[in-house]
Amino acid sequence: MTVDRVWRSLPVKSSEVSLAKVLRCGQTFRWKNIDHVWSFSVDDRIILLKQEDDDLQFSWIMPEDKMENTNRQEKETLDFINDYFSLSTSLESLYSDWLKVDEKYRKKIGSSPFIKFPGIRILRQDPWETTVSFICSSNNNVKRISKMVDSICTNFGTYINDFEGIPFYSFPKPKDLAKPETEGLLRDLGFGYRAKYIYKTACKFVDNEEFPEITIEQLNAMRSKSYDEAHQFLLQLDGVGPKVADCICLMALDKHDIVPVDTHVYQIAMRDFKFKGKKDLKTMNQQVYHEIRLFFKELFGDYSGWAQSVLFASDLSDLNNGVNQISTKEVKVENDSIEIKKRKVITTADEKITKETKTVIKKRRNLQV
DNA sequence: ATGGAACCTACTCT
DNA sequence: AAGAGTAGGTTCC
Repeated sequence: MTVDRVWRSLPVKSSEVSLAKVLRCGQTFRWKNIDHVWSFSVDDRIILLKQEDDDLQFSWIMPEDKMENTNRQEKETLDFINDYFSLSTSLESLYSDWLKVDEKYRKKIGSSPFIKFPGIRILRQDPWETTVSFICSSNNNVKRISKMVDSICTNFGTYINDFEGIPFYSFPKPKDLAKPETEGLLRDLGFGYRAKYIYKTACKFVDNEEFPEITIEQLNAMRSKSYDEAHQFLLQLDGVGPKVADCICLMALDKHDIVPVDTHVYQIAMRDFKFKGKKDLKTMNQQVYHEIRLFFKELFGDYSGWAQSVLFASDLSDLNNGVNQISTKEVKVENDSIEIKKRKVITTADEKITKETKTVIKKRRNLQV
């Protein structure tokens, strides 16, 4: 059955949102790209997005039994997109501020990421989904995280509908994951030691005897609390340490100035900026963690977490890497296949030299029919 | 108190 | 072709 899908237009420039980058830079793991249409399930529907030259096109798919009242659905979908992408925040003006900082403090190695990588912004994601997703992220890579999060939905979520022959499920609630068999099932699904963390964290959200203060309402309420309070709240959860807590703060709880510090961010601080760590990376501890975090916070200001995401994305060699990339038709080279600069680190006697080498992203590894 | 292992798995690289 | 190395860390000792 081929339906004529209704697409609506949203006037958003690609300098404000680059879907190909934002949805692939490691903040969200569930968007699928099917023949150049981005798809994602939320609550009771599948959201569809397409990036055109001058705007964003959106559509939505409801469950089979909920096809009426289109006007309301359109408004709800539009509201979601505006909120999820924080479209009321102008990215272009932030970029121009960051560029000034970058030019002043960055060690010059090629053109600025704030020129080279437009349209990268921090999403405003659901706190619960973000929590579970980033519990999965520990000691892990984007490709596997995406597989795991998708697996959580198909095994524990609620079926919504199909799109292009692929079934979409909602992201499960805590009660869906707080069952005794969950941990074993997650282990069978390849979650490794994170299986227990997810199970135990889900349990804390449904157990109002031992953890009366840990509820979804409280988690969501952290959006309007201070960073310190939100950070402390999150540290109570299993599998959530300082870095994961900060990811949740930045990407779900409106803490725009928080820079989650991982090995990668530490490298950027050392290599591209003039951060002098007192200690080696091996001895990363609470103190060093917050030193680096505050270093970036002071550098870029109120939206330092957003700025950092651009630096991080620019540091990745391949943003797509075949994650959730599906083609229902013949294999062809992506039209958004972009030429990027990949830094190669060449180590000499006792000095690191960064050299720019041009790399053309070839056909995606997983882009097979 | 604090640094270092151990922890799961699926890659990639050699 | 096996085996080490690693991927946006956290927990435990």
